[in-house]
Amino acid sequence: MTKGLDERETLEGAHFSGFGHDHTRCATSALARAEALCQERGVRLTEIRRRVLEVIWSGHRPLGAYDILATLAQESGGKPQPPTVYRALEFLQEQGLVHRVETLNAFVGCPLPEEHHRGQLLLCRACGDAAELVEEQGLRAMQRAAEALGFKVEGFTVELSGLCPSCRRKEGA
Amino acid sequence: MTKGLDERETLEGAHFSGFGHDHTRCATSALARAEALCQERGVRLTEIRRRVLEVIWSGHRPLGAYDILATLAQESGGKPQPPTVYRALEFLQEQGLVHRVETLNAFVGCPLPEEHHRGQLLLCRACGDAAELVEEQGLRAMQRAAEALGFKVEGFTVELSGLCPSCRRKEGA
DNA sequence: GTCAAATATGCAATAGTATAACAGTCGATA
DNA sequence: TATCGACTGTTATACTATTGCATATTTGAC
Repeated sequence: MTKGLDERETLEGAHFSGFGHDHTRCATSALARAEALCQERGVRLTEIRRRVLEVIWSGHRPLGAYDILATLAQESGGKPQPPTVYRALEFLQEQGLVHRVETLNAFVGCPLPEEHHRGQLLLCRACGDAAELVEEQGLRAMQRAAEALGFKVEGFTVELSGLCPSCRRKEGA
Repeated sequence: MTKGLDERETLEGAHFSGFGHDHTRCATSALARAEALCQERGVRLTEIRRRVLEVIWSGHRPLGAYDILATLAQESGGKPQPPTVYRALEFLQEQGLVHRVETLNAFVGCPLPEEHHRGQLLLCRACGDAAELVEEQGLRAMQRAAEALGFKVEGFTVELSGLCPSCRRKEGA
């Protein structure tokens, strides 16, 4: 539970890879937590799934399936085909370990896989990095409005594009 | 201005094509308003752009670019190629006459092109119909939360999936 | 341990979505 | 009517994702 809180701080604060961000530590932590989570749930984080997740966590920038494929092809070990990567991504999404970014046809690691959440993605148009926001009030307001029209809400996709803190500084915006 | 209000009612009430919905009238109105709007703005709603918009307004279900293409190919008149359709869609989006549905790779008519708005799409997973919701409070809440992290919000993509009123009834949900 | 069932991966082909590049045409305006 | 800019046609290709089937690996029951 304290872990959840720690992660939430990461999520809200240092998540855009900026000055204070030790990404090696960040990625290592994400991988370790994925291992633990899969263990806990009795699902298998196989070699290929782990490799895909590692590539995704090489940064905070959403990667396309074929970017991932290309990276894996350079590594030693098998050179997987598209279906293999898509199947791995499907598994990782089911486990909440990665999110699909609809506006980019790309995939990004989820920093908070331990908790089910309905997150919003913040996408920097300058550097391409993504961060995740959890803001329930706004979602609830929209859900209420939709239900008031008789629509039963089952899932949310919320993506905000703009400028991350460091790119904002660079652009003087 | 009264027109804006009328449309807002359409938007919020009868927009999912249900019992009380006269779609012929709905589509005709959308086309007429598109004509007027383009006239007003001094941009050209050319033949092909109008045909694409007509196809889109044949219903409230988002259509893929290639669905549109196939429909146009059956009509008399030229049989356009993909770039032609995509260019028409680009124009229609710029004018706010259609929205792209990111989660479906598809396009749907905007019922309220006269006003700039940051809308949310409601997508029925059963019948495929889409409706539009304008709920500013929730958006503002999310924007505030994002800006509090130093992120400058420039654009929103919000899509809610679920069941429209009539499909909800059918499923007993 | 061994076998059957379930799960996961490899592989080839193909479907679906979108854009680049360049040529030609049309329309408004001087 | 000459010209410039906007629009469309056409070909080719890039990018994204899935289907179907064969093979391999793991799991659990016996």
